[in-house]
Amino acid sequence: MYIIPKLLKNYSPKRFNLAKKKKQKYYVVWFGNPAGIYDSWEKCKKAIQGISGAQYKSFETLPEAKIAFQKEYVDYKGKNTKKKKILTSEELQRIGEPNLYSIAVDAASSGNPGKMEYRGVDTQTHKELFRQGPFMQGTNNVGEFLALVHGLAFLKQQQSDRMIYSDSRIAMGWVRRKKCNTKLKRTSQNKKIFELITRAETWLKNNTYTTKIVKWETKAWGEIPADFGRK
RNA sequence: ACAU
DNA sequence: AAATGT
Ligand SMILES: [Mn+2]
Ligand SMILES: [Mn+2]
Repeated sequence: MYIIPKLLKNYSPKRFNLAKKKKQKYYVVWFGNPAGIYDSWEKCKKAIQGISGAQYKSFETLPEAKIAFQKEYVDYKGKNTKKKKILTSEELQRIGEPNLYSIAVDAASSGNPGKMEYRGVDTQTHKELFRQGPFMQGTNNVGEFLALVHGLAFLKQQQSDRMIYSDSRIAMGWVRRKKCNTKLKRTSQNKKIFELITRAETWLKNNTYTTKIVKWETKAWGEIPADFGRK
């Protein structure tokens, strides 16, 4: 099915009332207790918990799920219901190669929210330049944001004109607007993170920089060099 | 939808 | 499989 680029560009979850609601999914459990079709991950989880070798998969619609339930798990196991987009050689050519005169930053979180950390490396050598955390109850996006601002401050302090790569569109947007728009709830455990956010936003508003912030093209180049390699 |  | 975000 074709999707018009203009509509794609204007895509907004809010317009489809998906902003706050989780997308409805249906979960087929072929081997569980009991097998069946469930309309929430919570219910599905109960049916597979403690079942070694449980067989289950999510579907976007109930009709899809009903058909799948009457078929075999092996017909769906490992099937890319997710579109793992492969770039055409034209796209690869247009993207080109990364500029190695740069640093790369990335964040990782065990759980999201969860135990979050971030670091920056030399894109060329992968040598670690800075690393912070882990911090309790952070989000992936906050980590990517803090990493980017840390990188900006690092390069300014070094008087370096290298550019910075990030794979996070969210963090790049927040830095551009000098505003971390996280929805993360404050807790007693993540005070430090919110202090760092405030400190980062303050840095952005009180400092100038000419550093180019560039999207790391993961599909073309593989994982960003700063990646923690846990996926 | 896209990026994590 | 989940969640974080525009
Ligand atoms: Mn990342
Ligand atoms: Mn990563």
